[in-house]
Amino acid sequence: MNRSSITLLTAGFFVRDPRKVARSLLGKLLIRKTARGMLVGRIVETEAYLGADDAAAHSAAGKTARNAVLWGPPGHAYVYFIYGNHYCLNVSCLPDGAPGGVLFRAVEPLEGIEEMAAARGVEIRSAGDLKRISSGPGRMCEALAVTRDRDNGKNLVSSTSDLQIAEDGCRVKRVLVTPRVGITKSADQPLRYLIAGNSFVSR
DNA sequence: ATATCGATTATCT
DNA sequence: GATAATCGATATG
Repeated sequence: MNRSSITLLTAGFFVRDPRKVARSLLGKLLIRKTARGMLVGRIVETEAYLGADDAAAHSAAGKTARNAVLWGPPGHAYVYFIYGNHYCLNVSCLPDGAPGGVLFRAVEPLEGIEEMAAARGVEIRSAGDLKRISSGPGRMCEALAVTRDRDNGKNLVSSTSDLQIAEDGCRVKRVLVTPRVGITKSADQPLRYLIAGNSFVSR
C-alpha cells in the first residue's frame, strides 16, 4: 500500500452494472477512520446483486424501509442484519432511482491490524490468525465496527465520511468468478468475484 | 479434512 | 410463523 497516493473513489465509479463494479472493486481499499487511527483493508472478495432479474437480491421484492439505500444514489452503504448475529456491508450501484449493489465479502488487513483483531476477539499468534480477522462478510463488519445504526446510508466516497472506499494504484493480476455463497435463489449464477491466489478470501 | 448444527432477531408472509 | 447474502463450535473420517 502506497500511503502517499491514496485517493477516494468517485460516485461515478458506482454508476455501472454491479457486475462491473464488483470486479473493479477488487484491489481497492476499505477504510475506517477512528479516533485512534485508520483501519485499512484491501478488498479481495465481492458479490454482485442485480436490481432486476436477480431473485437473490434484497431489491428483488421491491423497495422497503430496509433496502431503500439500494435505490438511492451510488456509492452509499447498505448495511443489513442477518441470522440474528451479523452485519453485512454493501455499496449501492447504478444511478439514483435504480436498484443494485455489491456485497463486500472479505478484505485483507493492511493497517490497524491490532485494532481489527481486538474487535474480532482474535489473538494473533501466527500468520494464519490474520486470515480469521476479515475473511467473510460478518467477520469483516465486526473487524471494521460496521453496524446498521452507525453506517447504513453513509456516503462511502465523501471526504468527510469515516467509512470510505479508496484506491492506491494496486493492480489485480487475475480475477476468479464463482457462484455466490449462502443463497438459495439464483444460486447458480457466477456473480462472486475474488482475487485469484489471495489467501484472505472467505472459506 | 469436511459435515452438520445452534444461535438469535429483523423482516416479510 | 418462516426465513435469512453467517459464524463458530462440535462431531466424525
